[in-house]
Amino acid sequence: MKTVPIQTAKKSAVACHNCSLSELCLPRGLNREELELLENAINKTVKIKKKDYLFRRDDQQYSIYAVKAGAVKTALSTPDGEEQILGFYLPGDLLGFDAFANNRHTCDAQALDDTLVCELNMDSFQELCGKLSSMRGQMMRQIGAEIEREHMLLLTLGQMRTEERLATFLSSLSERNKERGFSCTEFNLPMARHDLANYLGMAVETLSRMFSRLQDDGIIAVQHRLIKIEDMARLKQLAHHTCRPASEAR
Amino acid sequence: MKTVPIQTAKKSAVACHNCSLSELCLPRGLNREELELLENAINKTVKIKKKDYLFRRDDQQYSIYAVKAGAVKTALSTPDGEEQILGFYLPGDLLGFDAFANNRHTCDAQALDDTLVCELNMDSFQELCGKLSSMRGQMMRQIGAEIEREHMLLLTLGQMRTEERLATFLSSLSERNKERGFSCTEFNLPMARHDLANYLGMAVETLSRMFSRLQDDGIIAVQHRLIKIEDMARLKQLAHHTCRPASEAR
DNA sequence: CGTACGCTTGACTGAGGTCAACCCAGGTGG
DNA sequence: CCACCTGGGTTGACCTCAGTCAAGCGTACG
Repeated sequence: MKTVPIQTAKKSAVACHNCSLSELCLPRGLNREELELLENAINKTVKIKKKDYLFRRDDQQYSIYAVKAGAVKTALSTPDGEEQILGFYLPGDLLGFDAFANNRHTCDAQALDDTLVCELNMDSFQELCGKLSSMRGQMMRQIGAEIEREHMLLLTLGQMRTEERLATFLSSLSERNKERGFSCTEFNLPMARHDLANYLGMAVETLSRMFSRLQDDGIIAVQHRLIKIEDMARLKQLAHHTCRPASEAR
Repeated sequence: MKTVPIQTAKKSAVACHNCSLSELCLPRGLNREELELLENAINKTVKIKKKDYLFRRDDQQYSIYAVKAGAVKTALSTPDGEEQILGFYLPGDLLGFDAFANNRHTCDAQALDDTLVCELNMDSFQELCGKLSSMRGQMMRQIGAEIEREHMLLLTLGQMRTEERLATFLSSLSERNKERGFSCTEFNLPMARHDLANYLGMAVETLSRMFSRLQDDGIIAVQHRLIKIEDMARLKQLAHHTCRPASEAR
């Protein structure tokens, strides 16, 4: 539970142009020259251990981060110790846009597992956005995607019943796995029940019951964190409120 | 219920440097020269009538809008006719950032009342962001504020009980009125019960009951859309989950 | 003037929260 | 290596908050 325990390993950094995630990440759409500028600006190997914080609300420095391996959650916490988890970030995802408003992060980001990220500090980021229109474009797309994702979550929390919320989540996680070249029918949840329940705005017990229900109905098979989707059609049907066709969802 | 019925009145446009909202809006922090570039790029008098749409999901053209008078709601709607209202925009507020991801809006924006907005089309916007770092900065601040606002709403929907949700909303609306130089203890709701209930993720009947409850407890006085806050301290206490001190909230 | 719509209130119901017990896996120390 | 402990997860019993259904009221509008 340390505050910001960032270790930097100088060696073994994977360059963007060799990174398997470059199509999901900031480099997308940059030419060779632009890519070089970006590469020089980022710190490519920030390691944080499970449960450590990548950043915390009101930290002095702030940056944009790209997850390379592992998983990160962001959360808002209230004076009285409650929290609302805002998102789960997987390899290829960017986070840290919350700091735009006041030059400091407004939520906490904690590793769900031992995690590796790339860091682009805000000054370099600003500079690159001024210089490279392609970089600005890609940045905008990422911010747009983040906003869209949050809109979906608002819809989920505001309109759906608990079973639909879980179905929506699983369906979207399945898509995200597909995008990354993993199986969309069999995968491990990167987070504990506690965190997922909070994210979906329900009690842990309710979440557990909904997992059981989906399993009893033959829609999924659950073994701890391992999920197998047995009947994708019915899962998607439960998540019917979702707006966009799969291909465009994040 | 027309689709995009934008009328442009060439005359009587208020220039940014004369606009009373310039401190909340994009011009903030621009010098005289920069302001002129901005002024030339925006269409200053788009009028839309109550219930008409400012933009709709998947519209061909897309822009950033600043509300000058009136009020606008944005909402996500699902295939099966449900919707989730995402935000209410008052004079001085900017909207339209949702179009960043895919070059088209991903939600609908509808006028709650006869409304006047300024429009900055996306190409000009991109161009200005490239040229002016101050403009980029202000834009980032606005996007950050939007993200922060959505985070607060997620917290509200995910963690609070209905009474707390309403208290949180009223308290935040009170702050927004204060920022605009209006009374923070007595104001009109710009939206119908139906919309507010949807926004806060509850049934209209429940919302109505919560209004009555707050009134019976002597915290507010309600007359249709006119709200008087009688006991601000207790209202804020009910909205205790809120993160930031008032001054920094949007 | 009548109709419709927005809002409120009441009675009932049910989804989901709470409390509690229990189970299981993984880590720790003897 | 085993015994213990702790923390995450599941299940059951119960209760409550909020949704649904229905009626009634006032204002706005054609």
